Amino acid sequence: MKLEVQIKMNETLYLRDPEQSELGRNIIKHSIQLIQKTGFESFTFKKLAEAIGTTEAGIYRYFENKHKLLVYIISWYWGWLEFQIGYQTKNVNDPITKLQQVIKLLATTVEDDIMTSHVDESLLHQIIIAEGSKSYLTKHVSEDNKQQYFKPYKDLCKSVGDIILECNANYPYPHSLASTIVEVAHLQNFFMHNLPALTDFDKTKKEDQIIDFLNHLVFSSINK
Amino acid sequence: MKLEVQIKMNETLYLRDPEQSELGRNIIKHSIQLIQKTGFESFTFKKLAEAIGTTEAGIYRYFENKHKLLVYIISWYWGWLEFQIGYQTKNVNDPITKLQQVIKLLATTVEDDIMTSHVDESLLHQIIIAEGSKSYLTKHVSEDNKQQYFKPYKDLCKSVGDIILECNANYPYPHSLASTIVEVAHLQNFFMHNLPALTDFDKTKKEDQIIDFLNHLVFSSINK
DNA sequence: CAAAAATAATAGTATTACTATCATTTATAA
DNA sequence: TTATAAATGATAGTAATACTATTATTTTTG
Repeated sequence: MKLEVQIKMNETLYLRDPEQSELGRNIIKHSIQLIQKTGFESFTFKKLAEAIGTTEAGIYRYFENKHKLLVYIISWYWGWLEFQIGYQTKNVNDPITKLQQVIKLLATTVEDDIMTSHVDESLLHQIIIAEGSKSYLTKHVSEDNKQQYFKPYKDLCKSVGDIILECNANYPYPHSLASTIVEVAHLQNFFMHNLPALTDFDKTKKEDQIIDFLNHLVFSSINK
Repeated sequence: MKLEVQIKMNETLYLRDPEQSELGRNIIKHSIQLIQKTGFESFTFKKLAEAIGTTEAGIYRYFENKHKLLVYIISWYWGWLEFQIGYQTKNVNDPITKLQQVIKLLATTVEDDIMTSHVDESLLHQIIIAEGSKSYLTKHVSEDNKQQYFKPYKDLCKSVGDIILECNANYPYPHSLASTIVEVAHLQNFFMHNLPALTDFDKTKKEDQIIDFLNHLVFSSINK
């Protein structure tokens, strides 16, 4: 028997559930490939339809527009990552070790998870780095937020914030520090590869340096 | 006599220098208003032309496309901010006080600077918060970087990094901490106003809390 | 097997992101 | 002061994007 992990998604993000059909799963699979390859700005439903071998109208039956599709795959990632964090730290009792694990998971290049056959998490991780903030940097962020589009992201930050409080119940900025860790992990990765003057890292040594930086930042701050 | 501050801009960003004509200055002025009001995605040269009372083709004589115009006004802001920082900290010798001043300038709502009559810095500050990262989160970031489009931003981060090293010459991540301060100042501002679950701040108390958070983060890290 | 649901094929529209042309106004230099 | 160049305005046009609508065909399911 083949196990498949299913991430429960917000139903207002789609018109028809893409997990429930071959075409739907193809939309997810190929949109991840296309967005990663060409960037979100030049990604269109027409190109996606061509890549799948269907028509533009076919895509529109699943997603209202490309922004909702982006929010969908990004939310999916946050849901998956929270599951990963829970799974990989389930026997860790020491909150400091747990927080270090979380930082490592956030900052490390993800490997494709075989439990999710139509999603390539390593491509998705690159989308998070380069396009993640575009999901909320819009004029309609408040309406999107009311529709709970960012719940998986907020839940993840909440979990990280809770671990921070386990480390030091008196730390005054657990939510801000949590969102800072998540964002900075990806931002420094982007800078390291594309605008290296903005980091102290050498891309040949990969993500270890980002992890060291984040650990230094977080733990000096928590243990002050 | 009326003094005007001029920010020297990268000449490859424009086709015709917008500082040198009434129409050019109008393009800058109204694009700042329009982008702030409607967001970068729905901003078009047609709408801009209508706002100014000129034609689309008129705008295209100054800027190749809307992305270069965005990069232009954002670079302008970083250049202006670096000037502000230099000016406001010129007699401050203590690097710790200097760094606190810089954090305050980064995190505080900017007031319109009367030295620059066609630019409203307070609107521009809001554009930096909501659209700033879109200037580099593109597939052509490396070519843009080669053209020096991000020099003002990198220069600013370099200045901040230098002050960090003045505080502690042995701090191992001056560049990363500098870019983190700049980005987090704006990100936490955006979250505070739009996704408050991601912060510990209350928007009625305004930016003071962001300043406190950043000071706590930065100085515990530097003085570890 | 019939009805319903999903998909494919095709067409069409408004808007966006440009480029091109030519007439008119404005600045500048001889 | 005039000629001449430069900048602007007015208009038109194109390819691509972001959709919506219609109808035919295939697939699912009760």
